[in-house]
Amino acid sequence: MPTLADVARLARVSEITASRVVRAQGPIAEATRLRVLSAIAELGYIPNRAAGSLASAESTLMSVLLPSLSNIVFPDVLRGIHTALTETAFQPVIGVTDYDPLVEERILVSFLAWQPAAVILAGLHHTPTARRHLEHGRFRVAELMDIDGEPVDIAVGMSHRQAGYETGKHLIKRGYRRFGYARHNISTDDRASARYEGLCLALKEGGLSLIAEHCYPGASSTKAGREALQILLAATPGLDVVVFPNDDMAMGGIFHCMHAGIAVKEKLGIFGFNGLDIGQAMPMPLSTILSKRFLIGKTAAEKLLESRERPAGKTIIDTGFDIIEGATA
Amino acid sequence: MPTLADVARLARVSEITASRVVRAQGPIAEATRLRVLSAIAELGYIPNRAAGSLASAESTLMSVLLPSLSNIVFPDVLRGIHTALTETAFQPVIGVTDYDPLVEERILVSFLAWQPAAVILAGLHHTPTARRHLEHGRFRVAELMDIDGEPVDIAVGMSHRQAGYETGKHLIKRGYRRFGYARHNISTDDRASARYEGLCLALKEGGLSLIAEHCYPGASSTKAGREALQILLAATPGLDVVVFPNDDMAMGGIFHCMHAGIAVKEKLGIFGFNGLDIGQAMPMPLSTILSKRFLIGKTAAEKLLESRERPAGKTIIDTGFDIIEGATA
DNA sequence: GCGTTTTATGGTAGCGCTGTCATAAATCTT
DNA sequence: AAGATTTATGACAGCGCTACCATAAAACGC
Repeated sequence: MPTLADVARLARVSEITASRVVRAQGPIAEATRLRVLSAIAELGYIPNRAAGSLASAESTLMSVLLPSLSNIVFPDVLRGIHTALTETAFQPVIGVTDYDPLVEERILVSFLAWQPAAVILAGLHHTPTARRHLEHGRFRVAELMDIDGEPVDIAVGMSHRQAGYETGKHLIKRGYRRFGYARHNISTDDRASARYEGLCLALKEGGLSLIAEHCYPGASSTKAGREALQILLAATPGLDVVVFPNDDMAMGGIFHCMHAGIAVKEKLGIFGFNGLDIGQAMPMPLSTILSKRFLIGKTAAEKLLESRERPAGKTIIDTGFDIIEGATA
Repeated sequence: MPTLADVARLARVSEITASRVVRAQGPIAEATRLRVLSAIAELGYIPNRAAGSLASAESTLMSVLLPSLSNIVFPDVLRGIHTALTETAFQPVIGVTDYDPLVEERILVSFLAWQPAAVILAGLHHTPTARRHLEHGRFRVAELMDIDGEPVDIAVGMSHRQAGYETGKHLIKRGYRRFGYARHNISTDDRASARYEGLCLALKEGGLSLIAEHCYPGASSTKAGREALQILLAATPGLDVVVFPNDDMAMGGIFHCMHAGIAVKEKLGIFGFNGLDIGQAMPMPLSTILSKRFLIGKTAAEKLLESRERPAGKTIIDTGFDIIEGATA
């Protein structure tokens, strides 16, 4: 493998000059630049980033820790991040935490070994050790999805509590009174919990409360939603609306209604969260809340690139959410 | 930041001994090991992987180049890869090529700067430059999804040509005769093209051919499928089955039928590809082919970890596919 | 009990690059 | 035209770790 020294020799310049050409840094005479560039091309030189990172004590890697890849939500965020990083020198290294803060901590530490330029993670809740690393590290930090709390550096997302609250207000305004809720078993999905709390608060303010709940004993999925709704309705007849923690489960709910001949919206309202494309492409578009996942990822990565140094103050960016009225509630 | 030298000093051993403890490599007396470990804990030492990679000329990074993150297919593959890498020291660095071989080449080169232990990419078709890098590099290479061709090192996937062929045979056996096909505009989706060819071959062998095609002028999506089917049926009445390049579009097709009051299966068969969960959770499960995306990712990563050195022979692993009869064709 | 193997540890050099400081050449002031 | 500034380049050290080789101590064989 050719090294920078080989390039420098061929171009008849010093290593450091060749290095400057590679990094497009510092003043370089155009003729010299061209000579170095042609030497690079001739040798097929590829810079060694490990050496570069070691020498400069900083890398072009950006650590991305996501809770899951099982539904499209986090890939959407990742897509946003990747979009912002295209055309920059930064590269995302990804880890999946399975919604487990201890796994998050373990992966974070292993990522720090690369001296990343920035760390992106989901949520504001981390282990004390992880939080300590994040606070004391010489890198930027973005905490995504959630803004209900105090970030280490930057938070980009929306208030899930408020989304839950608005959901409740919206459904009450639409005339629904007998609320059910179908959850899944990921108790560490803080954001789903925050939406749940917001929903309960809105109901309480309206003199109502959830009259039925069912927790599906497994991860979130369309099938989970379908089965959960079936059980919920069997146990508590007379519900007029069921709120789901996300669109996947809500679509399962709709599928159950289609199967069981229940008139969605008239007889039973169905409300989700996320605003996935597929729910909106249905003949009866899902009533839900649009979370701006791509935007969250993109905005976060862009913000992180603005400055290498962590500024004094913390930044909170609210990407907001939209209620999609849809046709199911 | 504490370095290995600090750890060594505190544990009263040489740097190299401390290094061996960190890497769990070579014979170390238990007492020494414990002393080093406690020094590491006390100092909060985090190894510097850039230095390690530079010294050993190999990294724990695995480059993963995916065509897209826009539907769940590649995240599923990534999830499989990640699952195989959990509990190992390897970390995936990801890049998205947008189905563009030139973008793939550019990202590949930037990834090679990290001296990755392995490179994972999709498909067997790359630019000549990319192919040269892959062939001459000192790393393992896995080419995923497709096995209709000659891999550089390992290929893991299925024969898309055969999947298309089986689709045709299956639908002919079911009595369908008047075939339509709805495509999307990503002409570089080699695998969709291979399935298309296989389908045409099966039709030809049955004395049939596609009597209608429509290309949606945009990327694949549920909405694309819905609109494509509408146009297809308007232009060519009398179709009795429409094959879609994937489940997302096929579900759009079903949604169009629901909306237009067309009896799916009896009046019009709908066939997809991928076997996504959501299609199977519908009241009328989608007839499709199950591609084993998670398995492909997991198998590939596991195979790559078996040996650092590229073996003499090439490995092709056929993960196969299942026809899901479903209720829509 | 003396050579032989195994186990445990260390010294040294160097991986390929970039930061720092120095210097030379070109350009600008007045 | 002499000094001040800007532009362009280089020498050198060292980032933190591991490969390589050497060595010492313990265990083994007959």
